[in-house]
Amino acid sequence: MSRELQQQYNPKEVEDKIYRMWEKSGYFAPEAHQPRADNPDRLKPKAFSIIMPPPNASGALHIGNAVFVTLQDIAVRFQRMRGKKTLWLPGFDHAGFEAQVVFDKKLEKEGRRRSEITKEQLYKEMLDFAHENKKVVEAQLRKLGASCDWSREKFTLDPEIVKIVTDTFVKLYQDKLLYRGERIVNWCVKHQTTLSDLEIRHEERTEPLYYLKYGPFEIATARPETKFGDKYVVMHPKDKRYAKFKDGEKFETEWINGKVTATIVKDEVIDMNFGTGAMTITPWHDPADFELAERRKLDKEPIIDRYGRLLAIAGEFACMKIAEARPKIVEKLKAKGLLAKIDPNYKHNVAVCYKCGNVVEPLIMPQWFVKMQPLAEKAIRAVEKGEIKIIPDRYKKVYFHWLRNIRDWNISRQIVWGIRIPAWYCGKKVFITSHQLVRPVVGPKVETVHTQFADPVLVGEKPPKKCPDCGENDLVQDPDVLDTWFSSGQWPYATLLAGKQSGKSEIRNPKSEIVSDDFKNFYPTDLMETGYDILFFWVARMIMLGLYRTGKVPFRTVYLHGLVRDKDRQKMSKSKGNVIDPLGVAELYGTDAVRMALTVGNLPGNDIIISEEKIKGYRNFANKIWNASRFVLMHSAKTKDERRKTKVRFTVEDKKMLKKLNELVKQTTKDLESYRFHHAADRLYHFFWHYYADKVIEKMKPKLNSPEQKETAKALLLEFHTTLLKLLHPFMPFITEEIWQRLPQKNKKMLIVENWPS
RNA sequence: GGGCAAUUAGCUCAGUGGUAGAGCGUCACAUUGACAUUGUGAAGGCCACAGGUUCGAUCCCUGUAUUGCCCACCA
Repeated sequence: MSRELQQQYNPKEVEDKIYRMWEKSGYFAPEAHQPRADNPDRLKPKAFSIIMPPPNASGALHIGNAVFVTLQDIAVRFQRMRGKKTLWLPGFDHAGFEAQVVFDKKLEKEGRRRSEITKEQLYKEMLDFAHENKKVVEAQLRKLGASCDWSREKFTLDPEIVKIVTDTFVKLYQDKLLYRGERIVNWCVKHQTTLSDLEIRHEERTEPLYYLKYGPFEIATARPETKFGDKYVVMHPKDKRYAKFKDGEKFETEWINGKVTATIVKDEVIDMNFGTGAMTITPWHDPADFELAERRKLDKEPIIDRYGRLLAIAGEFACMKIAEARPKIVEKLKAKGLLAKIDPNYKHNVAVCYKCGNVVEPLIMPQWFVKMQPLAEKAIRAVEKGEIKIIPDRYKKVYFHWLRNIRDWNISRQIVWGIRIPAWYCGKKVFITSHQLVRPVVGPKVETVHTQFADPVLVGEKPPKKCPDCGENDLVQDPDVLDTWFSSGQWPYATLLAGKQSGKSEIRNPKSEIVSDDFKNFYPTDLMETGYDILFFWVARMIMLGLYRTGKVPFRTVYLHGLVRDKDRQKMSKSKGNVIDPLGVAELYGTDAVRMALTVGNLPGNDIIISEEKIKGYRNFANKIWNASRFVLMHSAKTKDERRKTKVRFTVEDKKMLKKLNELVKQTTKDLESYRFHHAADRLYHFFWHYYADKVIEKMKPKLNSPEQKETAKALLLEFHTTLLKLLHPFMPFITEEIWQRLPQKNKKMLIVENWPS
């Protein structure tokens, strides 16, 4: 056997081999690692747990995923080496709507259409697709060195998880925190589903603003195609221009398709300074108008259908798409003398689907909503009281602001890919599912959309035998699925409750008995590490649902990392072609180098700039470590003779150096305890290269030739070397473990479970 | 419209109430020595601007500018 190392570090020969060794050792699981006898924590090993943000099962890992893998793996390896029972639980998200969009593209490529496939078939194909993808991502996580416990891996569509998720739905319903209501929702005309408020983007557009004559008033609108049914004209009660009009007063006026009876409404929501200070309202297609109509109990009428086509009320324009109808309507208004003027440069924001960019049509629909305010209040308090710490601190403000202004959450989606809503309806009653379209019939007879829907006869895990009201056996399950964030929002407790050791996976109320060992041992988890871009989508909802379901916060610390950008500060995207594939660069320069590049300069809440140059820099660092190790190994072959001849006696200068090393240990430990990963990594880099390699090793070189000083020099180098390998291990696990395995000490363990220096 | 952050060397970023730091890049020199994926050294900065607090401000306060981001139902 040869301990000779090659001149250069070759990660390809090392990484897979080392990962297999770790995985085989079982040390990724919390129960496998027994702290050594000399570890002060051995009598009461505390737990440390992180639930991995589940990557989408619909695509490969991107560089942003590599950031979370790196930071979480650093935290986990550090705590494991400190002797804690450490659990890092991996999992995958079915990613409902996102995955549907990905799959649609795949179908398109194959020349197939979603409408040609039955829902059951589509679901099955997507499930297969997800399972295939999962395998790819699992391999990628291994390649990045993730020391997570694969035996506990979960998927959001695992039956145990689904059970917990739907239990929460039922419980929320019973607690009256969940309701089915006809409210205005964001409807994506292209994707034929509703979207939550977070899934829409606002885009600034410059469009004409039309001033129309409405009886004695002039009203402004950017959307004349919605105005057919307008029968209320609203103004501020203090507006002197309209002082002579009274609230509730009616008048008749000529409108687009003939005469209408209009009612005057005086309300303070009106901004007197906008346009003419008077407006008509369209409650069916505008959230603000909807709110006003609800509050003042005004009639609402649909104008546009779910395909973005005009309904019967539009008369000659019925069945036209908005874009086609708008200019024609304006023309008619002009011809009838109802068009006062056009402001061609009206700048305003329109809501668009965050995936396809198409304008979102606000519509009134029967949907499921979670009543957020009571949940939000508790979530606010938990952070106020410091039960959850947010890093960086400034995101607290953002978090509070969102929760204090929260609106009810629409959690039903009209897609097949997801967890079905556990609600059943009586087949006899009128029931129009939210995805069924009532299309206007072209011709003289045109129908309007039906809006009736039945109340669910049962919300529960299983359908009832028959309708409790009429005895009908034909019960229909709600065709919709849950917003994917409704399940991922329960991820911390769902994954732990569904833990392999638990026989049951049910908690009946917040105060109920804890039923799984994993839940008992690891909940609340210690750290939730994720990107700041999903603070609302995910973090806030996990806190709300976690508090609701378990009575406890789901995690103690939230660490928010930034987005990865290229060296020109551009967001990485496929269309820009500036995407760095984490696995590709790991293959080229080694995983350890990529991990360091993703850690140094990565401050919480700040975006991180990464370039291939930076990764190369840390590839060089890996090589530096490698060669310093070669040097130390070259001089560590001791013969009995040598050892007998000389004694280890540190000089004053040696002790100074060792003191510096000890300071490094303390600082690194402190930084890792407080999640200052970037600091620790940067300091280690400098210390290793510019102190240990440049100064300490250089100073020892002449001593290694002196018979008297030889052993002392060797001992000093070995002390430095082993300590530094341990400190570097969380950041650069592969190279440090590989070298560790080649060190000559006897009875050594794997570095992954070595004791953290103190 | 509201909020947040940033502004330090050519680039990416640390940092501290007491004469400014690193990496990369640049330039010069070194070379079979653990490592050229190297070493030694050098050049390079009114720490955005204007006020204030202070014996002293890059750091604390106020304002301004520029940039980036988030939130938002003015038709």
